[in-house]
Amino acid sequence: MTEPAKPGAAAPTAPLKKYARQGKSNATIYDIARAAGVNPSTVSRALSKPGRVSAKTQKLIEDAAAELNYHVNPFARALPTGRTSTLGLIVADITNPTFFDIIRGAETTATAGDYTLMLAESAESAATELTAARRMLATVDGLILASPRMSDDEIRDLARDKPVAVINREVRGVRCVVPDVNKGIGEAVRSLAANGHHKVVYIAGPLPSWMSARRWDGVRSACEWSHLDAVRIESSKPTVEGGREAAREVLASGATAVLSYNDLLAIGLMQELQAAGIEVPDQISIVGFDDIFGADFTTPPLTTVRSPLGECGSRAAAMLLDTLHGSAPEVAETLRVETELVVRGSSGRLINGT
Amino acid sequence: MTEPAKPGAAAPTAPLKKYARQGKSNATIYDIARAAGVNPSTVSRALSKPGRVSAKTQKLIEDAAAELNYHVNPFARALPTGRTSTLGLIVADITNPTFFDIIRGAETTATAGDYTLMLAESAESAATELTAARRMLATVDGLILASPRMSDDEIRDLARDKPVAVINREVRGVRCVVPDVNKGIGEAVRSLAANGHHKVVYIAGPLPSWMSARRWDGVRSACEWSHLDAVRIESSKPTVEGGREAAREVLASGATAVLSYNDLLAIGLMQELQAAGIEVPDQISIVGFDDIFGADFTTPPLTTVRSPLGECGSRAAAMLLDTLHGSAPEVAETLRVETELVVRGSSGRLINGT
DNA sequence: TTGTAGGCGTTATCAG
DNA sequence: CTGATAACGCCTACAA
Repeated sequence: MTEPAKPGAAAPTAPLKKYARQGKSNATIYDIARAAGVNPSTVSRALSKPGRVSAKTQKLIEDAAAELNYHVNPFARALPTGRTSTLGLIVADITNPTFFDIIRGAETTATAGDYTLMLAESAESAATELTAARRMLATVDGLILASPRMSDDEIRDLARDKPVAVINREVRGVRCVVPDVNKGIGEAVRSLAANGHHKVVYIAGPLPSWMSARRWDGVRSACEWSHLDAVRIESSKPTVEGGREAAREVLASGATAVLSYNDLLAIGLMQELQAAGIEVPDQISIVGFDDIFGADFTTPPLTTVRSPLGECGSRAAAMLLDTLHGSAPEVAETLRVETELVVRGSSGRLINGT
Repeated sequence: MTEPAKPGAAAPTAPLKKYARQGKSNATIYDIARAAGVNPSTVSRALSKPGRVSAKTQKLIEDAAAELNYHVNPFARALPTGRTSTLGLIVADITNPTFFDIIRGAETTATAGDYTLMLAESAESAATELTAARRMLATVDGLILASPRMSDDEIRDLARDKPVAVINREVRGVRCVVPDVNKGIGEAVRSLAANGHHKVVYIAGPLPSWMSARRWDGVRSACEWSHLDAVRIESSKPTVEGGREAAREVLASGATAVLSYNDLLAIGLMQELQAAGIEVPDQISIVGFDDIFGADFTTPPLTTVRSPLGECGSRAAAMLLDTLHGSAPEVAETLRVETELVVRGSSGRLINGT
């Protein structure tokens, strides 16, 4: 197909000449103006805002454009307007399936709105998150921050430049979409109480996680309401591995039920407990959070408080789109979406009970 | 904060004036040139290719840039150069966890190379895939196609404009990275044979999937080699649901072992079989493909032929980066990565055996 | 080493 | 309704 690599003539450091200036070969509005016998500016009008040009010239131009296989140059367009048709999304950890649904939701409604999604991750680091955000902000029309780790002020700062939507966290002055944990947690705790549990342990997530704090608050107050003891233990990391590591401490707590910051922790915990010969849910009930992909693959399948992650992503993208289209409430009110308990097999009545 | 929406003066269709021309407020090389007392072109040089400017002015300029909080305008830069620092990735289905490792791999090495990743999905449709690809091609420096559904010619066409890397499919003349299924499948089939199985059934994936065909080829020839019967059945869709639906036909086939196009099918199949009271692996062995996230959540955990998906994504991105940097073989040779059998609990010796 | 000037492809503003 | 013409912000010969 192609010539074998033959050093010499070709400068080895130069970028592949094959793709050198692909702009050269592309038709511009000048080309089509010439072909249609009109002025470039007329072409621009005809192609960007149809209706501001006579039907006749319109057709003339469109035909010429089709003939020349014309495509707008997004950069050239973005330069004067400052608007690309692009939304950015930054997630804390691409590894974490929690974000899968968020990504999917955002991507879907973005492309539905004729926008493209740009993705970046922050590797759970506030610093790289800020860097990524800044970098994206230059290229996108709006930015979605999923479970951001940076400070409120930094987020507000970003939001000053371009529309920003935050998921899984509430930041004053910035549009947010957050799952309202109380309903789901309430259901979970009541269900636990009804099954004869008296003490629950909450396995917390990363300290900087706003959501982890919210969930602990929810657990604590729901337990208070239902007259259950609630204790909190920390996890090393919000992963399956972290869940495994927490097993010992969970056992030591003397609790018969556990709610964990997320499903990954719950799954890891369950694996470790079962490996130690402990029956779930007969001896201990486990409830996760989020209902991620795979939560129902386990045996028993995981009971979990479902966050509508896909909806969160979708809503955040929609918020941005609305703002961009000028139809959006001026006040940055945060949107709450419901959580609900999904009862599966990992929670239930105590057999060896207290 | 802001005034309540008051119709009248403000044109309701206009984009939020708040972000109207954010360019106006941003520092340009002209601003920093003025601040540093040099010419804009010097600033450009200092900021893009360090070393072509005296150390003194360099520092002067950098300080001024920092002071003014300067950031390049990517569009303005892209216009003359034609190069953005962006890679595109198109996946068939964001819903499918198979792609998440690919995404992760690509994203990681892209940002490691100081590129940003743009994501789009094709919803398993060749037509929208082509549209998305075309749209992306205009904005990115290189494009990764993961399990593309469009035709070879269409792909080659795209590759003519910009560097393209294909994952999970081999297209002549285009750089590809494909898992070499034979090693993994060989291991799987030999293991099955050693465990006393005589007939295996392959649950196929989507007809247009190049990979599904490769895998069936591999299964067939490995079975021939090991003197096993191999039959193939189709699936409605390559998902958990599709796996459930295939259960009846699997049973009808009389095979005691199944290899499925992917893990999702395998998991769905296992769930359905178990729900019908069939023991896995005592009565039937199940082997999946890919080793996706969650494959080890099941009971028994899924035996599967692992494709190094993350590596595929990473390698594809690296190929593009190499090409972009001019260091790349002119010939589009395809890169093969190894597959391997991961033995877990869902496969084993027949108990009620033949 | 640094300054000058022209251009990248579009959009936007003004006249006509 | 359409045609000039000036930005948009940066890059890059070319000249000094």
